[in-house]
Amino acid sequence: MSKQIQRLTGMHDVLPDERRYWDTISRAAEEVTRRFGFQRIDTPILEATELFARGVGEGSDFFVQKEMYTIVEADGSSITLRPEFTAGFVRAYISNGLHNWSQPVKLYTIGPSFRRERPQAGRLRQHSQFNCEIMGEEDPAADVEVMMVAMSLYRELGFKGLVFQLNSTGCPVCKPGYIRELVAFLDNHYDRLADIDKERLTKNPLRVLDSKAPGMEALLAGAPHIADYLCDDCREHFADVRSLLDVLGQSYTINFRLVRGIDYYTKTVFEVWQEGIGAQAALCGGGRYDGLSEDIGGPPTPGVGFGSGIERVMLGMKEQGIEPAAATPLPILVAHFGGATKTAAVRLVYRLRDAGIGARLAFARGSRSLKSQMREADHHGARYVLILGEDEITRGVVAVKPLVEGEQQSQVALDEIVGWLAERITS
RNA sequence: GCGGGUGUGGUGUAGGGGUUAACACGUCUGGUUGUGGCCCAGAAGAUCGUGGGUUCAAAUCCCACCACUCGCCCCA
Repeated sequence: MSKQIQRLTGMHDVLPDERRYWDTISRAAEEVTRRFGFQRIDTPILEATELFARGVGEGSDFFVQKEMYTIVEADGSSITLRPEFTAGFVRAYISNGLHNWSQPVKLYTIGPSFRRERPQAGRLRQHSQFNCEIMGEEDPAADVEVMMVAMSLYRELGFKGLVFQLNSTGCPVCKPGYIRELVAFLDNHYDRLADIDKERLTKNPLRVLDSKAPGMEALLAGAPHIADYLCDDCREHFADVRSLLDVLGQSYTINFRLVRGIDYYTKTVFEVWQEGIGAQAALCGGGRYDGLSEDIGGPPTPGVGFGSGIERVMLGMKEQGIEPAAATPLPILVAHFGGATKTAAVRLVYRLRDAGIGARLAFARGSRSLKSQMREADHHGARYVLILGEDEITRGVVAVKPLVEGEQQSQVALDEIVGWLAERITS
């Protein structure tokens, strides 16, 4: 006996019932991006390892080894299952010469990405993401545009009470100065830091702002705010973003503790939070990454975008009681009694399908009770059962049994059944 | 990598050392000769996560491992 093969840790099967959420989300995403003028792009799931090992920066090389799915090929080259989308986007932008298109270029995609981490609520090893980016544009209105794509998506889906978190993380000009100030402040309160935060202080001090350790709330309230250290360019950009959001009536919370772990972010960073979906409360996260293109060997190109995890949005929908559209049932089931009737049934089913009418064939080796075929039809929500028995065949008709109330059973000539049904079935 | 919780038919649960592991839902088949839902009857389906140990006896107690789950770390 072979051992049963089980699902890999952190990998989920999406069964039809769950899949309805996925469909609803991706349809909404497509609708919103259409209104905003974004075009779809699909980049490979596998990329050269250095693409990801590079763009993410020094402070966060931990996951490079530990959390990426990396394969070393026979020729020694190293390739990696994408752990994020932005780097691949930018690579595609460069590889395909999109910088020669009329700028900016507005793109989106939906697909899987992979991180080898411990699963928890809203965090899987394979997760799907809706990603949306604007390349080649410095205008703060572009920052606002991607934010509004996200907010419009959630609004379209029916979300309520989301919290829009906004911050500026500065740029290579002003960020280092801020970090120095922050480190100085934290050093002064070193004994009040948790062990983990002491460690972060040396490795990636900005992350201390994100600390969940008890007592940090109070301590960090007195910490320097980045807003006070931004250079003129960054300050102006941040102010423009905020005033545009004000113009649009889009509320937001300035959260100076909002830091994204990856170094490539410049200026704008934002997240949208929903309470109640676990410790991972962000439905999406994104920001501006003006230096990323150069980091991976491309021309200097500003960019701004965000990613939103489908599974997390799904959790959010469940939490808020948002129901996805029900699957549309197949309207017809064709029943038969075996032998010659089955041949006729098979022929009929394909005639219907060719005519664009959804039809299910009652499978059976030999004959099968009509009762059981009726039950199958009912189970799948069919509207009509087309019954083909010996009688019908000899008379060249089909018995039409409606499963919805108020309609009478009737007989229709086999030659006319397609037209007869087409008149009655909308789908 | 670390910590908490949980593992009993497909799903949700009951049972907490003693012979055929219970219930509900679901599935399937019947309730006369070719007609669904409701109802009724019946059936299939579980080596009680895996492996060790204690015991005359383990689903039940102990240990380990594994998986799931929640959280930490990290967060693209």
